Amino acid sequence: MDAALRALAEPRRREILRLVWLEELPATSIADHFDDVTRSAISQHLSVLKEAGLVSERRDGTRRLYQARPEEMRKLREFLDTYWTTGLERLRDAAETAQRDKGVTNG
Amino acid sequence: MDAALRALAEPRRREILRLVWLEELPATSIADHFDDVTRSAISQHLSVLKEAGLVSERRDGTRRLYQARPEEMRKLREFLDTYWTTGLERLRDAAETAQRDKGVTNG
DNA sequence: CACTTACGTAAGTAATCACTTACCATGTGT
DNA sequence: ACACATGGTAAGTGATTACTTACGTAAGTG
Repeated sequence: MDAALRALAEPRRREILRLVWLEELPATSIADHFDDVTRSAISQHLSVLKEAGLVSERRDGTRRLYQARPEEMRKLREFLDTYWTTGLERLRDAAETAQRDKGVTNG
Repeated sequence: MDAALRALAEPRRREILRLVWLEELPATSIADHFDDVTRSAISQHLSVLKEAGLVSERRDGTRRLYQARPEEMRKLREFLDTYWTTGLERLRDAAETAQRDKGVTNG
């Protein structure tokens, strides 16, 4: 969920996601949509989106076809709906997380 | 909207937002919830959240009281709902794409 | 006035990010 | 086998980020 939010924070990735929302597209077609960035950069963005589960990848010969995964987006929206208002336990959990991180940063 | 998504990409800021979701809190109280960061860091996070419109700030003597603005969060959710499937924007982009790589993809 | 509390801001730093170029692997058609 | 098209990956770079310490500022209290 963290990965999904980080992925969506980048405008270019949002645009990519919109491109492949309704139809499957090969990486090159997606890259062609952007005149100010290289194919390599788009490939890296696609990796991030895939890692975040926001797009699926399907191989077809030498091409890789990408498409959005609306289910994952729905999960994200549900997360945004419930995260802030879910009981006091979550507040305590947040405090615990903060404490745990304290030890990790030691190095 | 871009600022809101960027703000939410940071876990610490999500925690802050959750803390001030139900009650108004002064900056110090918020900072006290985190053992592993300084008050200064929290103050900077609060600035980002305020810039993004996700929290409101109210002055009370020497204190600054922060609270989440659920309205802005609702806008964000609406954005996430519609952005990918919004006709006009998407059709315009799709048309541009189609012109750019005329029939390059599947046929 | 001095002292304290609350809190933003400046400056600097290490890590991360988005990007580039160069390269490599794989699959298709001749 | 060869050439070509597709596209991921490595390495490096400049910009941004999240953090720190140090300081400044505004409002209360004696």
